[in-house]
Amino acid sequence: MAQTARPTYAVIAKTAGVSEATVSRVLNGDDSVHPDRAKRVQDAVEKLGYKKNRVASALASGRTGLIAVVIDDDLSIFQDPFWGSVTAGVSRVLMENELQSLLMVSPVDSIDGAVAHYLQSGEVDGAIFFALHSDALVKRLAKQGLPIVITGTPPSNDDFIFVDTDNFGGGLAATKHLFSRGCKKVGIITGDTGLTDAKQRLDGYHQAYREGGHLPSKTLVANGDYSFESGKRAMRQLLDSHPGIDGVFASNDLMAMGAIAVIEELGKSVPEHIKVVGFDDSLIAQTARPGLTSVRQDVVALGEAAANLMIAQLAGLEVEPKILPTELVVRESA
Amino acid sequence: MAQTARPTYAVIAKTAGVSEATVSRVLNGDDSVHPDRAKRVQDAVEKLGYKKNRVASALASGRTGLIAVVIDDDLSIFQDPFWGSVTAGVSRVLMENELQSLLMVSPVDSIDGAVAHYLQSGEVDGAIFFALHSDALVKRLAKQGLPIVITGTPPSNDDFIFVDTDNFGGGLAATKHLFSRGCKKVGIITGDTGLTDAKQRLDGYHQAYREGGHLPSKTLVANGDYSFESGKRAMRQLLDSHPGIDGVFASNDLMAMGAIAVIEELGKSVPEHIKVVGFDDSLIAQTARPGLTSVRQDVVALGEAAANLMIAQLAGLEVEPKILPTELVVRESA
DNA sequence: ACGACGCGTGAAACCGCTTTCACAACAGAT
DNA sequence: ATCTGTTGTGAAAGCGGTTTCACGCGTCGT
Repeated sequence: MAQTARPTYAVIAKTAGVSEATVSRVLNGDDSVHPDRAKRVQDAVEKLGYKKNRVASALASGRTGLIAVVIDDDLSIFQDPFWGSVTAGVSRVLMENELQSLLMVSPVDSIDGAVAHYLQSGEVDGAIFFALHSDALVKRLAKQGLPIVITGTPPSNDDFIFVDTDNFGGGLAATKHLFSRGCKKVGIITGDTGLTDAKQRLDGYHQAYREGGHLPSKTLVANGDYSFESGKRAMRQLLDSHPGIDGVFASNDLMAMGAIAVIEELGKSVPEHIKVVGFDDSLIAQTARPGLTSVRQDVVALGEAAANLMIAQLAGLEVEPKILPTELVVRESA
Repeated sequence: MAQTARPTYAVIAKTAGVSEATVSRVLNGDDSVHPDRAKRVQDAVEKLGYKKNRVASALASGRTGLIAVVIDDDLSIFQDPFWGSVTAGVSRVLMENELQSLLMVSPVDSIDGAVAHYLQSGEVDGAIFFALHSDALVKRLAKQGLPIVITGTPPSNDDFIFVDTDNFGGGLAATKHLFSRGCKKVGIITGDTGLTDAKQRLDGYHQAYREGGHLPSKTLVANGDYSFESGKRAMRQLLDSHPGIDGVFASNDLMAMGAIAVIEELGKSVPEHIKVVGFDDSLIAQTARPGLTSVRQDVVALGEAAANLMIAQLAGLEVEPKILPTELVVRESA
């Protein structure tokens, strides 16, 4: 879009009476330029309202200032406010560091699909992945030298850089809390177990049982997929096999709400007959009645951490995976 | 990131035995190339695993393939799943058209802030704005020739291209529904009236009263800011001035939930004593108990429409603002 | 048979910035 | 006075595509 021809280095250089090389130095913070001439350049820039053409800059330097934020799923995932918050966290930190976020919401299944193609077209300086189902592509990109950060624990155990919530600890705390409230028979509604976080929450649940000295019946584990409907289905299933169930840990708030809906439909009440704990401490948990006891994860912080790891990598620093703590927020439901 | 040196036109041209100009033609779908030579180029591209360098391409052609998606607010806005959905809709349509979305979540207050600076750096082919509070910057960008789409009705009445939900119609339908359910004294909890959508919903509410032949008392209008807490505050205020209030239209679901919480805290019940209607038909409305009657707006469609308007503009087509219909989803709360 | 025309093609300029390299100017060491 | 070292600076060569322009050649009209 060639609006009113914007000034280029040539013009700045001429007005300031220096060479283009010097202009470049000044604009990139090279301090080897004499203060006086630097000042002249600054003035010219000011006067002409110059704005650097980032595209040209990117071509010449090889740095685009763009970080891809890839959500490995389809649109529906965005119904869950979770992703909005993470993305917002990422975006803020990146902006503060003069980087921009390129948002891509698309299954990255194919190692040769649109996303793959794009990430290899040299347009981004790095990529942050969310909700990763398979890491074949990521592995390849990493091999090609593209800085990568994964949010959530990566499926395969390669040494990727990642940030994650302490899902295991959260699951453990939630389940123990139910026990401490006097529950004897605690079930779990898992998330999509193709995702590591769901598996880890389940592990935490098992651990709580182990610490109590016994093991849960297999039928106390019902699989969901993080959706409201799946929470309902799973709860019905649990009630079928265990009419006497008195506690449920749902792997996210949405499913917890589904569970509560089913429980109340059947004339039982929460928390009197069955106590319920969710995960995420989302708006839904906060606004529900009875208030939903939930494992809080700081979602924005998760995004921010991911962005910071990316920045550190770009700066050439050694970085390590990071696990963020969770905190149980107790409300009425358990 | 200079990974394994990727092939350039020079290499393709040599392998195919043609000039770089021809390579460019083939790769950009110029059909004036003889099929045989085109084939040779295709083969070379295939064989060498060539991927066009988008940055170089952008510099030469002036088209970056990037559209800025600007949300004029801070992070907190992303707590509301609304934005995630819109963004996802935008992203999908853009991707289908070989465009990428550059996400910027930041107040655009200053006409010379970071966002402003960025949008003028030539890195984007267009910009889509959300939750716009002031359109000074937008006006300037438009003048500079940058294609713009605004989601929501723009604050000032310049002739911007925009998409919006029929907020007026939604507010009207919600309020009329409350009357038809037998409510006599219907209050409204508005959103941030600095935003046009909030104002329009209020206008719809007024219109419903007018059609009923009377006018609402001013004290039946309580201002909120779209947050849960503000919904609570506004509801308390309404109950204070009108203990006999029997219907409330909240300008979004979150505030409706806040209102319901207050109503029940005071020992009254929904919908028996007071009926409540929300707006958005978000997950919250769907999962709440009692289910929240709400004005549904197709949020993903809103994003998609915005993206489509952008694409049309880029194609040089004449485009017109677009208003999307709403639909009242009746559940238990009213 | 001759000029006008159209088509396919390559050479080369260009997009606007970054970076290497060489060199002038000056300071300090001998 | 000569040599070595800094410092600051500009010329120019890229970065990897796109696009203009001119030219060769076969076709058509008269």
